[in-house]
Amino acid sequence: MDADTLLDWYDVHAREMPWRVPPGEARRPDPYHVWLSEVMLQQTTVAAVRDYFVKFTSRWPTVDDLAAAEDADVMAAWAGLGYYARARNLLKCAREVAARGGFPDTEADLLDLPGIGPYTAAAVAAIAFDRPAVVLDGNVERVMARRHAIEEPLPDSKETLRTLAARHTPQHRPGDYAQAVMDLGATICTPKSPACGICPWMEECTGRLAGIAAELPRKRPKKAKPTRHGTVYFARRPDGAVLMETRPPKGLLGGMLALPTTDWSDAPAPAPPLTTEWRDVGEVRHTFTHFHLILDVAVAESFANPDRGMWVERHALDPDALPTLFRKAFKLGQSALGPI
DNA sequence: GAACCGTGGTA
DNA sequence: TTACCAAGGTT
Repeated sequence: MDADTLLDWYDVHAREMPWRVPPGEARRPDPYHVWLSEVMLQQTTVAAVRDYFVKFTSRWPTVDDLAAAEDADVMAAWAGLGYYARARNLLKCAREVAARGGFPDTEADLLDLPGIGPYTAAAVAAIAFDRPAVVLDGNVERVMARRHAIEEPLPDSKETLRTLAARHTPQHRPGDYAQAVMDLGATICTPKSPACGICPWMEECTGRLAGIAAELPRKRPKKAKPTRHGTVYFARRPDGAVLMETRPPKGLLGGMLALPTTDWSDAPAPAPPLTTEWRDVGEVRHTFTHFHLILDVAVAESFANPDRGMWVERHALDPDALPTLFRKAFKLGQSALGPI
């Protein structure tokens, strides 16, 4: 059977990860660890997640600890990892789970929780609770598309791929199987230049036999990214405090600590956040999911009371608590103004 | 279904 | 430098 071939491969080649219980061990992983890692891994690489996972579980060892955390502390700890709605939903979810006394152990109930969609519900059900849920992520889609030579492009082929994934999912060791397919996709059945020569499924892979494995899954072409412009303000008081603001709770970088900026478009620039002499010291470039951004960096030294935002004392200001865009701007502004 | 939502690594 | 890409969810 296909699944057993893959499980045999996984028993030997499973990658080590801080949230994972190696194959062969009888114990179940902590559902809190499984959930936290799966949320962090949404559209994010294992390498990027590893340190954040260790940081979160050290600081908040249980879901009850996380539920009791301050919003701003969690957002600051998540800073740099991206997709900040995940952090907002992480807290909502932790609080719901704490209130109900633990994680639900079925796919359907997990799906009701904030930030848990079809993939994460299936992954937690399978990995934490050993339920034979059908786990379908980008890896599984790619592996199935190649294994069965599905030439129809995504996302149209998604239901076909789901049906195929369900056909492969075993009743035995479904949690290990789910991680095995994803490991296969991450290490052998990679998006570019797949290592078909060492693949445990090479014999039965019709995509490889047809010589089109590397071209699959086909995808519809993506739209070009527009470039937006604006200005970011770095204002510093003589005592070192910096003018900051918390971004609106929804939307891009929602809920995150940030430097004040204009709108990002071709619209006329709104007034600066305080009345003073601004000096242009350069620009920062940053690319988001669906647009490029170029911000002029304006600096000033001032005592003035801001029209918006708040002065944050130097000792209370950690640039690592900012989204990457603002880390860049902060660094440029700080170096332009020089030491206090 | 499609738009929105980050980041860092890689070719 | 640019474009693509990764263990998706929400609206």
